[in-house]
Amino acid sequence: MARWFIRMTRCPPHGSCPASAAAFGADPVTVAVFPGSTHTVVTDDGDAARFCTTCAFSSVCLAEGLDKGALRELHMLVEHVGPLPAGTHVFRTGDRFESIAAVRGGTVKTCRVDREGREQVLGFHLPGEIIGLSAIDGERYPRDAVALDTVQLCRFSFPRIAMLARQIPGLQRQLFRLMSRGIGHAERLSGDHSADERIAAFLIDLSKRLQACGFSATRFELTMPRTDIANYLRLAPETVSRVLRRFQDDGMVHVQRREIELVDPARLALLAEPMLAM
Amino acid sequence: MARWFIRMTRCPPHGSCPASAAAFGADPVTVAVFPGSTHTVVTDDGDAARFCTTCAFSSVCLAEGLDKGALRELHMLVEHVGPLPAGTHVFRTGDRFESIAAVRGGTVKTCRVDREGREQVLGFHLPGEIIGLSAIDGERYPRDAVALDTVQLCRFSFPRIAMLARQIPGLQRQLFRLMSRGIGHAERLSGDHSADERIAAFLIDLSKRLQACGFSATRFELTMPRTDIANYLRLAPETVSRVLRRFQDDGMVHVQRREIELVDPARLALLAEPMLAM
DNA sequence: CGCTTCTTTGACGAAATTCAAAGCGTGTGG
DNA sequence: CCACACGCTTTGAATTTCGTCAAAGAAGCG
Repeated sequence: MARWFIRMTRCPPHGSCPASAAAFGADPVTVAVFPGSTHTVVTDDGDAARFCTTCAFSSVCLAEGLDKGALRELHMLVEHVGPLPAGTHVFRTGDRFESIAAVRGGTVKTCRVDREGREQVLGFHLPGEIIGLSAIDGERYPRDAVALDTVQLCRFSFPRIAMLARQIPGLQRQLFRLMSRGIGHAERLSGDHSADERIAAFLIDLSKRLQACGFSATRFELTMPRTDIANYLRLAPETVSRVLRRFQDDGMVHVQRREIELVDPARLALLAEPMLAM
Repeated sequence: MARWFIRMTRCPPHGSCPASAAAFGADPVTVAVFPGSTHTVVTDDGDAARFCTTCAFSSVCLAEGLDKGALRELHMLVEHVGPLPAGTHVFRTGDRFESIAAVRGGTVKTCRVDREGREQVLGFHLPGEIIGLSAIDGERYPRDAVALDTVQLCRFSFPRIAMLARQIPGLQRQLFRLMSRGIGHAERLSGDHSADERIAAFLIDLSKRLQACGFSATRFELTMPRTDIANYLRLAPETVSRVLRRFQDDGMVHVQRREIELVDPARLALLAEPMLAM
């Protein structure tokens, strides 16, 4: 079969990312990126316009007719971070909170680990989405953020963007909106729904978000392992496998390892409806 | 037995609340309070100082040394609403979003109803806590807010408080914090935890929050029916009954209908730990 | 090519839901 | 003041869904 699946990152596989090897030493998995001084800040931005139109801050960053000085300040604020290879920690639970970031490319997983070592996946963040908002209440990040594949970020100092938000009403509104949205998203997951509903909702939600940042809505690659999907949906990995299998037998999807095609998105959406409508 | 249980509201039972009967006509359950013109604004505030010290905005409202003009404006912004009798809708899903509010007295339940009519309880809000934050993203409230007992509110126009937040950095920070906290709270509920853990966590959390607003941490009255507790925790009402029964047999709590005493809070907290620690 | 990691599949078991019904309190009306 | 009805809560028994355990299969990587 030809490789017609579209990767969820615009960056080539991380082996070929020039900065990764140099920046993250022998054990890239353990390198913290945000607060430390070891991160890579890339000033060159070959695809800024195209990325920025899909970013959560696009309405602000690209706004015309606003106070030019403030707008320039916002652009000065952005630090381009990455590419970060898969497995890199963007930040860790307990790290001092300083910045939020927009995902520019790749997928970031946020999760918590309790003291018994059990991991709890809280979200997957695609290009254009913001990470770090839940850290604002408290001095430190309340969870881990890990790159699932090769990731690029736009980092914003939070104190500085908050100060700027006092000058740019649109920016303040956007920050409020993003956080408000975060509450809604977390609540959705907390509903009591069947495994079928959860998995259908996961696929439909992913599909919509991928479409929103310019990828195919029906054919994509899952950048996360089954264990992470299962953990995020509060199911066993085996259950995810079995349900996907059944969805395929019923002609709704076509799955092969991490490559997935939504064959009958309408029927999937119908299944997902009780979860997504809420 | 003497009535040693402390009610969760400072307001007398709603039959004796002077404004309720007049303001909410024959069927108080269906009266929307927020956007309409039928609400009761009480200018008299016999216990302002005592309430305000426990409110989520206390650090802002009571702040000294801030810009006096802005502070006065914030106080001008507050509208006292209520008392609202049990069952009153504070706002409804789809109502135009205009205001957030701090609960002054009583308990407010927030919930959603899907198109099949199934209700999903999303939270219980005690005195000092803020409702309406999840409505900021979108023009309309995404859910219902219902008074569980006699409720009094401090209402703030959101556009105006957001504007004020641009002048009072502490207010903006507080708003950011509250919303950030909301994300964390919703995520806690989404973890996969046993019925025992959920119920223990619910009791401990309630106990802490009641203590935070000046009530007893070990003896209180549940202002919501079992069905609401169960729904909130994503359990069947029967499961809640059974687990509470078992907790009582194990000597951790003493339950009688809606009156509850935490006999062994330490052991309860231990049970709740996996849920609350995250 | 052989290792590791991830995924899939089957059999079994446990936790919680569902269904059914009885108990308890409160408020209403006689 | 008592009887009754309604809603909420509790209890028991059967059922179901999903998780756990065990092991085999597939893909990627050195």
